[in-house]
Amino acid sequence: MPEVRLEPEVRSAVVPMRRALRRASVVLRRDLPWVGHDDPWAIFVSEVMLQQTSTSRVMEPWRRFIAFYPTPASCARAPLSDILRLWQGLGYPRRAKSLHDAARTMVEDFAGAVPSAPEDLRRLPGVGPYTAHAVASFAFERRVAVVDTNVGRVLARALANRPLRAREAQHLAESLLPRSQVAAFNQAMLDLGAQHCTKVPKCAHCPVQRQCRWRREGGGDPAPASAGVSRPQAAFAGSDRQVRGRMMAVLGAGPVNRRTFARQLADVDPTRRERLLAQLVRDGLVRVGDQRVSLSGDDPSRH
DNA sequence: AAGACGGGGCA
DNA sequence: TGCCCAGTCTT
Repeated sequence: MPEVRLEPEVRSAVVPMRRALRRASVVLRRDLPWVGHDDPWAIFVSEVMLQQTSTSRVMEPWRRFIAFYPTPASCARAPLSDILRLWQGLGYPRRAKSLHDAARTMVEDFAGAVPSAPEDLRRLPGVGPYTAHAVASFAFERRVAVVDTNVGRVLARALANRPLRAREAQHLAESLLPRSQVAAFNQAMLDLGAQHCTKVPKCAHCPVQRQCRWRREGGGDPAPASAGVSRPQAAFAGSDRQVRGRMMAVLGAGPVNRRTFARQLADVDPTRRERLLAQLVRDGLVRVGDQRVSLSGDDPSRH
């Protein structure tokens, strides 16, 4: 681990913020169904669903998913098409395939259990630095810091009052961790970012505003340029992403003839249609036969 | 480092 | 309309 040097002003902000956050963790706590859940698989599923998808949108699909697939093994033996149908409405269906593949790895390499070591988690498909630490912390009480866009804003504003580089953000988050009850602490950081230290900050009722350097010292918002903070996305209307989404919705109804498929997307330029369909095939989400188009795992001859 | 990748909700 | 959201992977 390369050495990270943070200026004294940042280091001296750490202890007061840790104390304030621990004090505020109860009032910050949101009533989310996966918080405090004791099943690592349920936590794992929630963290994958929460990648780029807001908590309110994840709630129902998550309940449904863990009811249908309460274990990695039950998920692993289901056809991908069934997983994709449960995924409808969440977006980014490649995550569903990653989850399915991760479940199979758990069955084959981890005796059907979610691994607890961050390094093992990190090797699973669809698991990056955020998810590896989130699962290790929330499901296994590992002492690792969770850094997402919420935490990224808190670190940049309240602790550093300047944009942070990725290694600085991670290091700072680690140095902030208490000795015990790490999961609750990480959760408090997320809750703070989601409810007060939002993109457009809502400082009025923030429980740690007296410990916030940006609030005290002023200046421009350091969050947008800081590591870990989400970057703006390209427009969705008219995008390839939108057409892909439509294609997945069409196939969610079941396998169709290529002609029927084309007719349902008649407003899309044929060249573009073929390109995007080929991409879905390359992603392993869709199968194209001589006559039929279907979700991976569907029986193409079925209606 | 920059792009690609869903889609619902809300100003 | 424009912008956001508990990120990850590819180029």
